[in-house]
Amino acid sequence: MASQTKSPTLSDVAQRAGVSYATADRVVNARGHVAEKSARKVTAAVAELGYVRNVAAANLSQQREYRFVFVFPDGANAFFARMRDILAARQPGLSRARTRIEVAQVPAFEPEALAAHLERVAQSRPDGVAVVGIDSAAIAAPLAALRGSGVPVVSLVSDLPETGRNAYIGIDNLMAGRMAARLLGLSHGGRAGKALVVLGALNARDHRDRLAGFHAVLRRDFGAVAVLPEIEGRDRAEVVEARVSEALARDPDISAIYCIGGGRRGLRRALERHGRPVFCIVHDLLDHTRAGLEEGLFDVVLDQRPEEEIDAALSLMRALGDRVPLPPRAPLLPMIFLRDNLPPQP
Amino acid sequence: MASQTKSPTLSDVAQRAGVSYATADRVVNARGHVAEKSARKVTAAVAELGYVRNVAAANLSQQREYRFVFVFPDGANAFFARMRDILAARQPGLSRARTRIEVAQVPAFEPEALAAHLERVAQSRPDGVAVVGIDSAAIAAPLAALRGSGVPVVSLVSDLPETGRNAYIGIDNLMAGRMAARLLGLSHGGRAGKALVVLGALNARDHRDRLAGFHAVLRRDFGAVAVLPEIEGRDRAEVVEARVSEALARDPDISAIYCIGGGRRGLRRALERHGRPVFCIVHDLLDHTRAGLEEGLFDVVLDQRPEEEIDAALSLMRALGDRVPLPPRAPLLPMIFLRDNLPPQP
DNA sequence: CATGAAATGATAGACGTCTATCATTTTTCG
DNA sequence: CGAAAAATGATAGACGTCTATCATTTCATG
Repeated sequence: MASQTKSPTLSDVAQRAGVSYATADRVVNARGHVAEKSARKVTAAVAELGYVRNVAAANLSQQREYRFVFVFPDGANAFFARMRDILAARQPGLSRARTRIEVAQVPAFEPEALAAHLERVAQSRPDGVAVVGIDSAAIAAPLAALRGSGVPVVSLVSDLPETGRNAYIGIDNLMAGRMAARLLGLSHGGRAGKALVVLGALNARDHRDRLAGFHAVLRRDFGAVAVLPEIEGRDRAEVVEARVSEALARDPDISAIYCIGGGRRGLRRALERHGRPVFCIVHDLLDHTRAGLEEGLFDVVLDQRPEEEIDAALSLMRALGDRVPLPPRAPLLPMIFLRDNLPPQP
Repeated sequence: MASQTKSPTLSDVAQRAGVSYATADRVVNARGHVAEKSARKVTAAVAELGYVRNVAAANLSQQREYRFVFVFPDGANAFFARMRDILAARQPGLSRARTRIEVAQVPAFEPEALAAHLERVAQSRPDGVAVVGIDSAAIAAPLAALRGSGVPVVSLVSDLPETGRNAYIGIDNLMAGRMAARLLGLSHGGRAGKALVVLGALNARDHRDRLAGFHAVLRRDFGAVAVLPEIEGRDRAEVVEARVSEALARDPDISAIYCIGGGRRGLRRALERHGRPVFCIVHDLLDHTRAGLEEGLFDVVLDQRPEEEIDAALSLMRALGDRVPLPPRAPLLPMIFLRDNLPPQP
């Protein structure tokens, strides 16, 4: 049993394969100009010795730097503001790892604007792109262009069509919708009720999925609770406030609200004004949703833990850039926040 | 405004400070033999230029390798088996990062055994130790010895006294206990009941904390639910099974069980035999607790997400070894699993 | 001022990979 | 067979840090 002291270098591989360092290098870095026979010898030697290229040395020699672009919907949406804060907090560690982050903002729910921006991003040849997906044929082309030129693309928070990205990083939104339904149903304890759903827009896949999961469980297990036609709030507080107030005024039987997207500040104001208690589930633990929970206006906050989404996106893009096998990641699960398990305020 | 193209090297620092590379090196690596005046000049230059040492280059030049030791309680406890599985799954990435992991097992809940083992671990001069804490004066000395020789120590899952470790990585067990009480209380919907608590041992701080949080919320918010004297099950299935069966037989009013520690297999068997439904909260999502949830024997599983604990422990020990500022980490929060939000089975 | 001690400077080599260049060998095929 | 094309080999230098050694300068002290 040979002592496992040190891992083999590319020189060791070359020697074992009976070729020169230069040829071994041509093979492992896919530079071409190598006879198939030599290539086979080298790959065999790599396998036999268990060679793994030393990424640190490689990046050192190349003075490799990374530039990752995050494309977020703009507007006042507090969730994406939080995402930006998290990125800012990661800054020191990132610059130590020679990684630069750029955050781009494009109008929310507008596929053409996103498509146009993705094209511009592709021009700048970044080392990775994380984008909050929209379901639209308009963005297929720019995504294909990006990926065609070897830029890793990950969809964040809301998925893109599978062909458009290397990976999706975010919670299972169907599951989130099911959880909301279960909690909302339980809160009714068998009594009848009417549930109002507020979402941003139906071309956001995360919103659509949450809605679908919500409907599925409510219909199956809580038939006594009816679901009203959903309100599209475009993630804008004024819109949400106006339309929810109107709905509450019109239908006094509304017993619960599931707020799938943004505009939660508006929801909070509408509830405050309304007076009568309504069981309310919202997404994303943020300053004002936390406050709503503590005040009793909101009953449940489902959180997707954006820190972990950011970290997952970063480490994934890094791994893709380093040409290293992807690290294992437990699936990201929505977190249930009630009054009792709020994390300490930072 | 100078172009920020590349980050300064130690040579740049030396030049700026007006000293030789050797002196700058002596300062930043704390080798001594430097006049205070020179040291000041160097630290000033470091600050002015924003120098951060290139860890990749440093580790490359030193052929630095890491050896981390995890000390787990032994026995059949499925949770720690899961921890070991997770470590095994991290193996490829770890060996790429030149990191070796050793897992040691010591008898559960026995401070002397743990102390003895920690001494042996200290002998082997590892680069970091992660240990599941026990509250006992017996382990203070070996911990002090470890930390005295510069070995980072992190407490995992259950905390040690603050002086004994560099950091605690695990959930807030008081919070976990409070969450259990809230869910258990809600399940009673105002009706009276009796809650049975099963724990491993009271010298495990995590168990003690969960118990305390549980009592606090139940007493405060759910006075109708009485708490019976707790059972010590030593995390052993036979013990738990026997004592829970006995308790259920003796007191027909038991309406809920909170199982704080291990031996959950025994609990499951006892419940199966018992027949009458009892609201049951257990910790840790594992094969059999998941099964219990799906079968309806368990109602809630509180999970501490061991993957994240392992990852946090590894990255923390790494950062300490690399002498790099600690990366920000969101606090680890207990996860509530119900039937609807089970992650896909791998 | 002389002497020994302490501080400082200078520098070479190693770590593993990548880039680049040029020389040499082998293969292909008209 | 001969010429062009393709493949291969050899090797030097760079990346930033650490280790080590030795020479030189500065300082404290009697």
